[in-house]
Amino acid sequence: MNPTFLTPGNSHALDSDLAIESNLLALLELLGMPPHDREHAARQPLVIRRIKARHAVYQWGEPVRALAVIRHGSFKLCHLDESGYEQVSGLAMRGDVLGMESFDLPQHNSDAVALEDASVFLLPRDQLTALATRMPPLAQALQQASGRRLRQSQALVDVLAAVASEVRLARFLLWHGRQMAEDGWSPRRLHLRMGRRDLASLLGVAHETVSRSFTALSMAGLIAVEDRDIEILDPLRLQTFARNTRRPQEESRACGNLRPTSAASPAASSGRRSAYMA
Amino acid sequence: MNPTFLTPGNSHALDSDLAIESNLLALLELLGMPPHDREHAARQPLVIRRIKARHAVYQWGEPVRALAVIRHGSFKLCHLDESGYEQVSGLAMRGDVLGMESFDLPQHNSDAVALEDASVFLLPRDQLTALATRMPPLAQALQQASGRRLRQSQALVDVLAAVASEVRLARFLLWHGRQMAEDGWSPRRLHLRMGRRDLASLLGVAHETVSRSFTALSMAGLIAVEDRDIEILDPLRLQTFARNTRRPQEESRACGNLRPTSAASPAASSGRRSAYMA
DNA sequence: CGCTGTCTTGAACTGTCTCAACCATGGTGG
DNA sequence: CCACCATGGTTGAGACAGTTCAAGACAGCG
Repeated sequence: MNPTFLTPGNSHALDSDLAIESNLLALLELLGMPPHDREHAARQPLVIRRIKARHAVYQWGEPVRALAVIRHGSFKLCHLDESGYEQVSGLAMRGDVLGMESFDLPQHNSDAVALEDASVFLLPRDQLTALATRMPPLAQALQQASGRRLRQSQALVDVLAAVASEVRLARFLLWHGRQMAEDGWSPRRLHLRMGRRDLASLLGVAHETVSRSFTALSMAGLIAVEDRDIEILDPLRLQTFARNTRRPQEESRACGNLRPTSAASPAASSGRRSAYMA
Repeated sequence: MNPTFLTPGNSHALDSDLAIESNLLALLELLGMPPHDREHAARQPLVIRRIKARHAVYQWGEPVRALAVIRHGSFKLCHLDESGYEQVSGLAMRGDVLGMESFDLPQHNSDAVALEDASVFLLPRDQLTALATRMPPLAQALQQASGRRLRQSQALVDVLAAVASEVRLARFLLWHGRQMAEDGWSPRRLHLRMGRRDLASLLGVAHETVSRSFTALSMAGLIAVEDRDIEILDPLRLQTFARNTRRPQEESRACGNLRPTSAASPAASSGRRSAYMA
């Protein structure tokens, strides 16, 4: 049924079962291009592929055949390092382009796994240059998307650069909130699509530490946590807290370490749902 | 904000003092393109700009005016975070393109600072699209460069993902060695262009820890250190050591923790030159 | 020469990792 | 229906490693 399980049958991912025809018009809209050249675009056929949760659009070692523009859903970029540890190295959402990091290579150098049911526009490599030259807006859109992915990658480095795990988490939440806001969602109510384990990998800490950081931030009243639904209660304090790159130094007085402070009610945990909740 | 903090007169960076004429031919060679369309390329004028060590090609907040392709020298990409801490978020060398991360933005979102005297080809933004459409090889080269920068950024995430500081350093050295090898240099003899402080920022650790990690690796006989000149003595062992993503676990026996081991001669340090040296 | 900047080393503290439980949930099958 | 397991999340305890603070050595330079 599913020719795109994580392992078998995924090699011919692009000649997919669930392919639908669409046109370039929708893609340009998705990429935020102004509606020029709509006439050309509308006539240009395009393939949509659906990906089920936990399945990959492409995997490490697979030949590179196309770019994939995310239509809906979100993906994690990851790869197994030599010791068998799954390193998550990025997140991608609606409007992001998958596959750029290995587009000039014969084979993919990472996996792109759907965190939920998702769909993408496919831009086959062999058609792309022709398409781009015929349609300057597309080329421009892709360039823009490339820049955005580069910035996201750098933003991730910023997240990783914080030493304290709570700061890392705080930065991640704020960054993710901003991402959501760009799509018109509330920057304060987040739904994490990944489990603690993946999040830990992304943040570069142990998954237990992620748990503890969540509790710490929520005990401090900065966020509310309910499983994978996060609400940012106090964006300003969270923001100033996230500034602490190194140990609380000068301006830490404002909202420095919440370690010794706020050792308030252990909030008699009655199970995982109500574990913390300001 | 002070547009010229690091260096005076840098605000009008692009209408530079030291501008020289060249042509596209050299650029395409630099970017590794096969010598097609040489005739067109040779006729296309191009501007070279020289940048002195510690000066910036562009800085945060500056309007984006051009891409810069590194002709010689190397750069660090960085930005001051809100707490005034300089976060280094990347490294760029010969053949890399600077400015892509903000090319679709009105203003730069990071600094690109020369680590030594350097020079770059300038590709003004307003001429670029025209150039690219007229010269497909250039467009392709830029796409390729974009992919490479993306991969570098992900590689950095990999480096940061390691928990142990020595592993981070080991991974960085190996990665840097590979970079050098791509340019035809030896992957075993490295000259670091950045100080311990910048390196620490890049690796996400304290600069003292970088020092200690260098000593640890050299005491283990994996590398030899002489100030900023590093020699990789045992690439294989270094490589297996760099695999340790998390705490020394299963395969750590092979070349796991070098902490309790190799507590050999403190090597009576007679100054910084000969501090460690296998 | 003293200055400053870079690098190294030492000692104490403390945060994070690891190992180990525990709880809740969801699915499976007897 | 419930026992059973697998999965994902939370929490505790101890050890170790990285940070921080502090000091010192050396090189370059005005």
